[in-house]
Amino acid sequence: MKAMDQYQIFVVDDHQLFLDGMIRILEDEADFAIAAFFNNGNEVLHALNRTIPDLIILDVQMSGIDGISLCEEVKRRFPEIKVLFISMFEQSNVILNCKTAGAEGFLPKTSDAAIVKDTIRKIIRGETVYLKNTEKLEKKKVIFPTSIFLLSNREKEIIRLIKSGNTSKTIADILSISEYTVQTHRKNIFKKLGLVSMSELIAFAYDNGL
Amino acid sequence: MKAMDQYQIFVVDDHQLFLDGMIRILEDEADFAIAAFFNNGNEVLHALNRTIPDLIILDVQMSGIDGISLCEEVKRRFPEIKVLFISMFEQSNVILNCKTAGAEGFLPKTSDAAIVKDTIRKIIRGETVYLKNTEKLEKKKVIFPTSIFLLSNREKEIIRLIKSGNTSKTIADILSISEYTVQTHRKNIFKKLGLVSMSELIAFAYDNGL
DNA sequence: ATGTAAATACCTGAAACTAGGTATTGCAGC
DNA sequence: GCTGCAATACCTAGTTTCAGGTATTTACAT
Repeated sequence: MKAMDQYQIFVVDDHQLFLDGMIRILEDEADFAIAAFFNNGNEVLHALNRTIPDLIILDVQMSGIDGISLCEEVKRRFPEIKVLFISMFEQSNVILNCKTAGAEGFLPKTSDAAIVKDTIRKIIRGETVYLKNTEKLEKKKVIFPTSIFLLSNREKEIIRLIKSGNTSKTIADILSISEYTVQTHRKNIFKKLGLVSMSELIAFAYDNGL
Repeated sequence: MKAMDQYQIFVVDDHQLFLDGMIRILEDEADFAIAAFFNNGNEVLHALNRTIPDLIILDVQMSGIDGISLCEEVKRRFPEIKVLFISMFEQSNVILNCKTAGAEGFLPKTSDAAIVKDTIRKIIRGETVYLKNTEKLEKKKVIFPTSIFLLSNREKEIIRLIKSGNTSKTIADILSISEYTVQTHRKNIFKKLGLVSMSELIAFAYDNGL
């Protein structure tokens, strides 16, 4: 079934039906091999200790760790793994966040199977696949800077995890760092942004499309 | 391809990838025939002038006409057509709305292919398929906008105050009630909406424009 | 009148957050 | 070589939230 010349692919989505569908769509193709699939993000990092796929297909919104944080963590540990987001969201800030997290591509779930297959091949060949209008978006962001640029990538990652409802302890587990470190990041975020409570932090996250 | 003893099925979902996946999942089965599929609800009623399927699979949230309204209209004109909802939402009030609209079943998108096939056969045989454990469902994290109607005015007031960064003690002062009462309201809100933390509560407030 | 929902209030223990620190390592820029 | 930032880690003390209860009053509807 699996051969050396096949692309190894991970698929991560908390909708099992979407996974079942993707498996059937991808197994039609001789050059794809689904190395593994997951219905939540937490197990993915562990699985990478055993198998290094060529590409990971991720959803943005998942229970537990969100797709963007997962992408950043994957890229930090294994920069050679390509990441393609397939999400029901199509807002420009979501797409931009995926790009910033280091993903090679973004597709909406309204895409069809042919586009997905095509995009996977492009990304593995080294291309990046985003909707054309992201260039404009990035220029906009430069023209209208906000205090979000005070934050490091790690800090933004932690904000997203807080926003998803994770406690400091859970975040520490997900990122494989100490709970103390997470608390330090929190304090630094508060200081940089002039916040005093979690509610203000989450308000900031929403207002800035994190 | 199509035979008289096959069940004629319509599939309606605005995520083309979900459609592509469902087509492959269902075409594995000899007793199913996908009579037609649609990525929005508007064309469905028109198509019913030419073909009357045994069952229609619907998403709740779609662009154009939403799934529940479509279900009501289908049932009004063709009460013999069975309807199965497959949705990313799992809130009990959403399921209840589907039931009220006359649907024979509801499945979350976290279900797997085997469950879907099984459910389709049950429904066509005349059974109805709803999840029994709606209490557990309410603990899930996905929030549906109409959940807000579960809340009393006082509860919404307290959510707004929490969102503004107030602690239970401050809210108690503002409303001239006991801090214990605020905590009770908080717990009731969590229970009604299936939340477990303040961050989720604030996320809810944002998503619902509170 | 009986049941249900809303709003109120109290108690406790455990978990999580907030705020004040200190401190080391590594890396990029001047 | 020095500076500054990012990321890491630890400590303590105090505050707040979270989860399990119980319980009373008012009010509205079947």
